[in-house]
Amino acid sequence: MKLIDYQDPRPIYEQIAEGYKKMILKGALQDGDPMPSVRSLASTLSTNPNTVQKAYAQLEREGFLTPVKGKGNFVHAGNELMEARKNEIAGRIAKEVQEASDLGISREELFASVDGILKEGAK
Amino acid sequence: MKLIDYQDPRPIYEQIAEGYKKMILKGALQDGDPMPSVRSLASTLSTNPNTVQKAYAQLEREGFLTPVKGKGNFVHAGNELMEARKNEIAGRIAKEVQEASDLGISREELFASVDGILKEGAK
Amino acid sequence: MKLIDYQDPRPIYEQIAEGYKKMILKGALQDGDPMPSVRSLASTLSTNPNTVQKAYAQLEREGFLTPVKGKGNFVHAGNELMEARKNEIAGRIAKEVQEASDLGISREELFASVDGILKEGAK
Amino acid sequence: MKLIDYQDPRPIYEQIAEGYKKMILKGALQDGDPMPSVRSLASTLSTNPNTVQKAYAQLEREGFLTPVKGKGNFVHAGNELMEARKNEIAGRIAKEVQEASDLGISREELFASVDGILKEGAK
DNA sequence: GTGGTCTAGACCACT
DNA sequence: GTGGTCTAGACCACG
Repeated sequence: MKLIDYQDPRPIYEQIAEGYKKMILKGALQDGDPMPSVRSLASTLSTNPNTVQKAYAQLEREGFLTPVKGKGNFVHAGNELMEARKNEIAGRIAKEVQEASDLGISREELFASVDGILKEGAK
Repeated sequence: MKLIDYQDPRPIYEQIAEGYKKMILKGALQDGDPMPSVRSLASTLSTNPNTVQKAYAQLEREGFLTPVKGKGNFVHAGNELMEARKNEIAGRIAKEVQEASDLGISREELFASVDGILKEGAK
Repeated sequence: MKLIDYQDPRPIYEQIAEGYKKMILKGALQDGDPMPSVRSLASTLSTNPNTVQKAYAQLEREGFLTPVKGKGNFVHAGNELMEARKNEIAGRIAKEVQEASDLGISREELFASVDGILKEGAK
Repeated sequence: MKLIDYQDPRPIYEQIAEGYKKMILKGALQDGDPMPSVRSLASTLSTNPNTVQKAYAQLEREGFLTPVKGKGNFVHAGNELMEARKNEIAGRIAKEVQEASDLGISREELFASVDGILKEGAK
């Protein structure tokens, strides 16, 4: 999995955090699994340890990992996190639907377009 | 209508552009209507003329207004724009649905959450 | 007000954040007041801009200030914050009381000691 | 009793020391009782012997145990220790009360919140 | 001018 | 070895 895309306007640390969030939510990383050390991941991604640190700090704040002093960072997976993620995404979609509705586009019309796009992508 | 929200992480010029886009698409501004002059709008919003300039440039790029030398900027409204907007929104939703699906959240489960949020907001 | 104490084991950025939190909660800083710029505060405290940045980032996450791009950071004061703070402190005390109670020290005995210490400090 | 909590931000050696302090003060360990050897405890907790060593050193410094050369470490329990502990806790609470008072939260209001939290925890 | 991100390199406490 | 903090100095977008 590509973690960093320099074309992406988002800051690097956020891309790293996002990437790991997805891995954890998908189950690719399990509860208790050790994260790569800050320094080693930095070297792997050829980025700065501070940048990785910032990503890990964010993941910690959001409850995806817990640092153990002198030992490393460990994954914390839990169903609350998945639930929170679902609501996050649903919230973003709700905002879009709301906007479309303000413009006079009906829910049905919009979802039809969405399905069209998804089918096209599946080709 | 509030055009600028400083809590919003997006740059000011983008918020202004977005605001006018919506007004045009909703029909609040009609084809041919004159836009406020850069300076007057800047003063109304108590923001920097450079910022308004940037917003107008973006609107022009997207076809929402046409500048007339020595006279000012004028609204350009057309059905293509509405269609483009619908596809834009649908595209963003499709991306969200895709992400959710990657996480193992079904289309139905997700839309149920969305409807729940929308109903709550309608209280 | 002294913001930084190098004897304090807590990181500098946390001391800065704590200091401002107190100023805001005490009402010394009002809603909408501008914070000193990252660079200027760094220079005043003879510390590094990055350190101040980290403090401001934490204050932002906790809702005490909102950054405005190109303009600076501004104080956000609200009653929810005071309420949250009260509960935070009460929670810490509750934990101490619980611990004391586990050791067989009664609530009354403990609070008597507390009052004794407070009176002594008031001399 | 769980001695180590990796979520706890305090260093492991301090958590171990704290844990034993409580056991001694509660009377679970009596004066003269032998402490587990550094190596055996390290293995039980699957931690580093250096860490246990550091915990024992701290306990010795605070008078909770006395090392006997060639024999091991032995518990030292005494009423002075309990008294010291009470004052330690009372001191921490006094500091919290002081902070709250600086923020304009009255002693009564604060203790009401504390009692509320304690009652809730007792459910 | 502002905030925000990133790099390079150092230091510390903990295990 | 680990994570965490700090400094110095650079770059960018925004207003």
